[in-house]
Parts: sequence; structure tokens; C-alpha cells
Amino acid sequence: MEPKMTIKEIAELAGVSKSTVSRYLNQGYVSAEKAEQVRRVIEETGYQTNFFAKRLKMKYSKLVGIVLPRMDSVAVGKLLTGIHRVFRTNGYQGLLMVSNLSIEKELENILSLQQQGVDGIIIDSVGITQQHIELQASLDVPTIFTGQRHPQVRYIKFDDYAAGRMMGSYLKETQHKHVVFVGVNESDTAVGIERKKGFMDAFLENNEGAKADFIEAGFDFFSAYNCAVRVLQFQPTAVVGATDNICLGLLRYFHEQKIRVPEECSVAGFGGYDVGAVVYPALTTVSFDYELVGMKTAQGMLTLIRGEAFSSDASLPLFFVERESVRRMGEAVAQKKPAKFIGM
Amino acid sequence: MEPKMTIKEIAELAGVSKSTVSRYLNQGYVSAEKAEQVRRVIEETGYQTNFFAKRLKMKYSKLVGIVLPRMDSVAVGKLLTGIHRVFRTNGYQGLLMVSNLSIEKELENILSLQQQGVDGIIIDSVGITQQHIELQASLDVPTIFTGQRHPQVRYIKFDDYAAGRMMGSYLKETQHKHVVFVGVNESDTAVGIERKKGFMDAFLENNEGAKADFIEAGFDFFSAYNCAVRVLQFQPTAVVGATDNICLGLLRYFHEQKIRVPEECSVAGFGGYDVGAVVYPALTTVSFDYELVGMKTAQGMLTLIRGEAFSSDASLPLFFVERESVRRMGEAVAQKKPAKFIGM
DNA sequence: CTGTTAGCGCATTCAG
DNA sequence: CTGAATGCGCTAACAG
Repeated sequence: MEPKMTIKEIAELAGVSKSTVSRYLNQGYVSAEKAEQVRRVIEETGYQTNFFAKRLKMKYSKLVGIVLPRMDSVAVGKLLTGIHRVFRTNGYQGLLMVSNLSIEKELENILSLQQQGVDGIIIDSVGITQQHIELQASLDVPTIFTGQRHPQVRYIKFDDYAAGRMMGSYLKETQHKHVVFVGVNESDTAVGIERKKGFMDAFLENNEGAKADFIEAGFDFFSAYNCAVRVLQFQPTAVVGATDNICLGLLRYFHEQKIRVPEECSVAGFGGYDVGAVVYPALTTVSFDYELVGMKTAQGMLTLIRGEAFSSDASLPLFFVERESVRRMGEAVAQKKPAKFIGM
Repeated sequence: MEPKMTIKEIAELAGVSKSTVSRYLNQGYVSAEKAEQVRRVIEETGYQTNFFAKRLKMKYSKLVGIVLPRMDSVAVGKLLTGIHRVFRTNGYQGLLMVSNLSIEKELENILSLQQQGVDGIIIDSVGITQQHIELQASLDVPTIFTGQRHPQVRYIKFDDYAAGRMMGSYLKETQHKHVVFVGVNESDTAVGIERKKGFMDAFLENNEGAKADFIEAGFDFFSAYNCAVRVLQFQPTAVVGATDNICLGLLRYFHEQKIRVPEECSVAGFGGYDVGAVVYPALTTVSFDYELVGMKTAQGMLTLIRGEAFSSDASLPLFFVERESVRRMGEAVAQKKPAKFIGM
């Protein structure tokens, strides 16, 4: 293991030529006899082919760059889990870069990745700008965006509009008439625009007397908590947060104000994080399978690398998870549900 | 950007030799005049030095492997954030491998990383086995473990024993006399043994009439939720979970059973996850700064790579976060705290 | 300060 | 089927 064997030394020890060893390692145009000799020597020495030398010769690197807005988020974690799952079975590996929500750094990371010789780049962006498009077009490695979409790039994501609609329909069906949607900034097209629009469209259509207000918050608990006063001023029967985290912040405020959920005000979100199942009331939500996105994206990348056709997809399946935090307005409020922890 | 410039072509275009270009790119033994010519050509062509060729020549790769038990955990996310923070300012990058909590895969990943020519390996293990030690000793790249420790390896971690003691002292001070500790399996030395022992030691010493029972759970909400019945059978005045997640599962069960926290039973944990601040009652906990561990570990790795001395550290600072979930047994229970969301 | 020369370790023609 | 020879793109002596 120590003095770093090279193919040349293996060849000498096995009494063959370098090329024979190389062939043994790759295609395999080698006689059984010599193959055996080589095999033995390799096993004994623990020889490992030099990664960089190999990559220098070959055109590919078996590395694909992944640029992330941040690392400490469950969604990102699951996404990566999915990506890794398919990559590992194909001998690929992800090279991560974090951009801390900075567009500038994101662009910089993409460039840096390309320079490292990755075979492709996956970008989990929080917003696709014109600069992204230009940069991406100038690159000579395939790229796939995830989480956001844009007509000029390849992408794999959920249908945020449909997710919004699911929630809108549900609140209509449960006969809520006045809800406030706590959303995020529109720079995030998927969450800030599509998801919200889906909700509004479905909730408002053919829903006489229905009304929906809007308040903008950030992605974190605290920001949501802080805008809770304002949502209460609308006196809604239900509030839906653009993410589960927003709901948790809201829930906390309601608890402090002794506003009972869902009796006095319903709450629902998007995301389907595990923790939504364990808080009380358990959060009704539209659940996203982030791991699936990761897998699909990785598969798409493999396709692209092989030079095959790829088609963007913004319709990955969504799951509506009905739990305890939304009241059915028609029914009596007294009969509480059994309140069993339903797992995740 | 397209036909992949090489140093040779740059040299020709600039009217100098390859080595001059190389020097320009590295150390800098170049006249201002020629430097300028080279600079211009590089800028025009968008030339980027070939990563693999460079790594083949040089001894280092500027890549350090990171093997993780899993990706979708906040703690891991923060750890990575910390690692990346120091690496990025030093031109290093992390190459991630996930072992899905399998020891076998973990070993395999370490080997694979070494083969890729990384300059070092950081291992966030959930348990150091004899195999880890042997493998690690046979490697020719430096390794640092994090999260766990062992006399025969380098490590950077919190002092789990001290964390346990903090909590033990606190519960003693708040005059609890009977608590049950919901811990995890002892294969996780840090959490399963040290943290628990610290708690027991501090809680029990010089604490007349005090009693502490133990129950083993897994790391997830559900497992904790499921063992809640058994902890209740002990009729404790407080229960401490080895992790905040365990507490959340417990809290859910207590809520379902209408057991008021902390009035009827106190709950406290370890971890300091953000979500602990937003649930109700907000969770009293010993907080770990995972990002700091990441930074320290990365710095240690850089030290090692430079060939300088490194010393393991298992005493990273801990923070006790007193929130709402533990009752001070001496005091009246009626006077509820203001219950303000204290942020994270 | 600069150009020339030699490999780094490997895969791959090309003759045998 | 196999060995000898070539070069991937780059850095590092080595002489100028």
C-alpha cells in the first residue's frame, strides 16, 4: 500500500508488459494465463490505478459537480441522498460546491466545477437568472437544474403549481372561505410564484365568497413567527404557509397566543418534512419526495453524459398528507380525532 | 471555451514557451512584459488549466474525502457547512461519500477515497471499530474522525461526557429526583455511553434520594414515541432524551396522552436543533455547534496535510440552552413563563 | 529571467 | 494475443 505501485512495477513483477496489465485492468484482451499472473500481483501489492493519470488519458472524469444553495437543510440532504444512490451504482461521484444563497458564488462555482473537469453539473438553484442561462450555454458539459425551471435550461422538479392547486382544492373542499397565504419572495419562481398561484387558482375558482390574502415571509421559523401578528389581523379561518417551516413558526405564535389549531384557525404547508408529523397538531401538508428528484436528476445526467436524449420534467409526483392541522368547516369541532401519531 | 485550450497553445499564441506560461500560472518567475502577453491570451481564450494533468504532476490533489453516515440530517449539514467554509478559503474541496450507516460501506468508501488520490480523509463515523483502526493505520493519507473518538485515531469532537454532566447538574439543581434517560445503543460510544454516563454521574452524585432509570431507543422520532409508554411506567418527574429528536417523539406522545410538559413531566435533550426552539414547550437542551466541529476538523486536516503537528480534541465548547420544557421543582407551577419565542 | 528537456501513470495505437 | 512506442497536459529541473 505504501510506496504507491504503478502499472509499470506491476508489469515487472508479473513478468509482462505495461500494456498487458492495462488491458487486464480495462477491456481484457489477455490470455487466461497472464491474466492470472497479473491478478495475483495486483492482489498481493494492493495496487490501485492512479486516478489522475487515468483521467488525463480518458476524456471523462466520472465526477459530476453539484452546486447547492446550502447544506444544512433536510431537503438538500434528501436530494443528495437520491443523487448519490444512482451515481454510486454507476461509478460516478458528486463533487459538491455550496453557494450560500449567493448568485455570484453560484456562478463562480459552476465555472470552477467545469474547470475541474467534471462530466456534468447539477444545479440546485434558488432562482435562475439570465446569467445562469448564458453561463450554462457557454459550458461544454451538460447541466441540469433542479428546484427551479426555465425554458432555456434542462430541469427536473416538482410541479409547484399542481402542489399549490392540491392545497387550494383541499381548503375549498374543507369549506374554508377566508385564508391567508404566507409565501416567499418572487425571486424564487417555483415557491414564490408557481406554488402560490396554484393555490390561489384552485382555491378561488368556483368558490363563492372565498377570499385569499397574501403575506410575504422568509424561509425560516423566525421570519414566519414574526409575521404571524399580521396574518391574524386578516382573521382567516385558515393559513397556509409556502413551506412547512413557515407553518412551524406560525404554530408557535398561535400557541403563545392561545389560539387553538385547528379549532380557531387551521394551518397547512408544503414540504412534508418528518417533523411535521410529530408536532401537534400534526401538520397537513403537500409532501415532496426530494430523494426522488435527486434520483431522477442523476439518471438524467447519466443519460446526457451518454449523449442520449433528455427531456426536462416538472411534474414529479406529489403527495397530499392530511393530518390534524386543518379543520373541516362543515363538521362539528368537538369530536377530536383519535390523535394517534401516524408516523412519517 | 470550446476546444479546450492547453498550455502549449497559450504559449504559442503568446509567443513564449510552455514553461513561461506555467511559471506565470504558478510561482511567477516571469518578466512583467511577457506576463502581460500571457495574461491577455489567457483572458481572451478563457483558458483553464487541466485539473488532472496538474494533479498527476503534483503530489497533492487539493481534495479531501469526507465519509458520512448519512446526508439528510441537520447535524451533518452543519458539519459540512463548517468544513466547506475553511476549505474553500484554502483552495481545498471535499469529496463526499455516504455509507448509509453501514460499517462495511464506510470502510469501502475510505478505501475508494484513498484510491482517488485525496490528500486526507475526514470520517464522521457512528462507531469506530477495530477494522476502522487497522484500515486507517494502513492508509498513507491523514485521517481525522469526528463525532466519535478512540485512543488510536485522531479526532475532533464535543465532550459528550461534559454535555451529559451539564444536563445532569441542571436536573439536580432544578430538584428533580426521579428521571429516566432515554438513550441509544452503546455501539455509539459518544452518545450511547459517554453522554449517558456524564448525565448519570452528575445527576446522581451527592443527590440524596435521586434515582435515574434508563431506556434504549433509536435516533428517530418514531422509535422514541414508541418507547414513551415504558418511560411513563417509571413515573419520572423528568425525562431526558439523548438527542432532541428523541424528545420530539416523546413530546408528541405526552401531548396525545394529555400529559402536560413541564407541569406533570419535564423533558430535556441534546443537540440544540433549531426546531427545538419553535415547538411548545420549547425544548431545554445542550446545544452543539456542529459547524464549529466542521471548521476545527478542516483546520486540523490542513495542518496534517502541511505535515505539522495535530492534536486530537474532544472538548469543543457546549452551550446549555434553558427554555421551557423543564420545571423547577421547588417553585410553584402556576406562574407560567412569558412564553416568548426566543429565537434560535 | 527564459526555453529545452524529461517525465508523472496510464491507455492505446501499431507491429509483431 | 502481446510488447514497444507515443502522448494526454502539466511542472520542474536544467542549462543558458
